[in-house]
Amino acid sequence: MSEGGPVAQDRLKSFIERIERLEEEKAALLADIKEIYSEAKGTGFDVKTMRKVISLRKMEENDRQEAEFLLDTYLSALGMLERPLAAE
Amino acid sequence: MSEGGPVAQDRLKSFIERIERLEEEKAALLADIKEIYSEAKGTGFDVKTMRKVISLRKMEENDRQEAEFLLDTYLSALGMLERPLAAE
Amino acid sequence: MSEGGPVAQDRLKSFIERIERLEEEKAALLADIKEIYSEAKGTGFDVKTMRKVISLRKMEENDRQEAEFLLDTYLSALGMLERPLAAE
Amino acid sequence: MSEGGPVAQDRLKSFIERIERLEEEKAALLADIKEIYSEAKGTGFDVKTMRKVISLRKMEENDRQEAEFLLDTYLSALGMLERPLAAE
DNA sequence: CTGCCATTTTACCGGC
DNA sequence: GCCGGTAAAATGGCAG
Repeated sequence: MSEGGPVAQDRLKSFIERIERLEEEKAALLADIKEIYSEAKGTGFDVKTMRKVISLRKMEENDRQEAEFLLDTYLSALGMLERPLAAE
Repeated sequence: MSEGGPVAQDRLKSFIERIERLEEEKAALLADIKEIYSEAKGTGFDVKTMRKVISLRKMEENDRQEAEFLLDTYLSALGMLERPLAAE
Repeated sequence: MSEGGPVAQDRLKSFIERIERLEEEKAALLADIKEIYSEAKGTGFDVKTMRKVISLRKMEENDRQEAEFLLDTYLSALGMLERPLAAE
Repeated sequence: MSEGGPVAQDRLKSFIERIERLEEEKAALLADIKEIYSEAKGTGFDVKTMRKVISLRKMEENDRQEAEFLLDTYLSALGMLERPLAAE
């Protein structure tokens, strides 16, 4: 440990500030999203249902990716199963 | 508030103990599950893949229930949409 | 009620897509933040402590904004603010 | 390697189903616990505080068990325990 | 011991 | 204004 003081402090400060900057952007996005829901509601749409729809679409997307990943997993697992299961 | 002391204390104690009892049962179940994974592993199965499979089956089950629920939601929403959207 | 179907559907779709676009950006930000924490960790900082620091700074920021708002409220009440707060 | 397919598949299926059965029981317990918290809340107790209490009691329980174990360890080392601890 | 994953806790948001 | 439910964050545990 050639140095444990000011330099580390500066790095920490840098990390913190970078994160806080991104958190601000995130907060702005959340505000934007909220505004759109509000706008949609004003047009007569049901917010709860919209959230449900978006949630479902997201899940379907996840499932699709999951399926792809699973294929790899199975292929890999099959390779791994040939030997150990032979023990029986 | 006719009484704010011993009686409330007893009720709280009762709630806490009921919860702790259930938590114990939960811990026992977790131990059982862990044991099965361990047993499966000893037989040559890959635990990570097994978890993946179970997770996927659970998601599919969730999706199925979700789909049913969504049908209701949509039917309901359609009933709700007739009027408000007419505003346009 | 000139039309209660396709148009509403299009507007709904538009809302949904706008939200999903923002959600994607949000997810990207979350990933970025996660990466910074990871980087900081690799440099030897304790992530949990960093989160606490950021949380504290955020609370202080909120307090600061509340204090400013309160000040403005008082100044406004005294007619000492150039640009008055929005009428209640 | 008399057989590397169907048998393994059956065993896997058996493991999976046993785990899923236990997971269901676990889910039921979680629901029960949730219900008790809800009931307690309806009686005027603060759920968050209750969770803290339970958490603390659990930690104390762990400490107590550790202390007991340590005591047994010492007693065992001194040959003062009827039923010795399992050999290392 | 490190990283990943599950669980748990916290905060938010719409509804009543 | 509170409540319930839902999504995010954080913590803890577990396998590798």
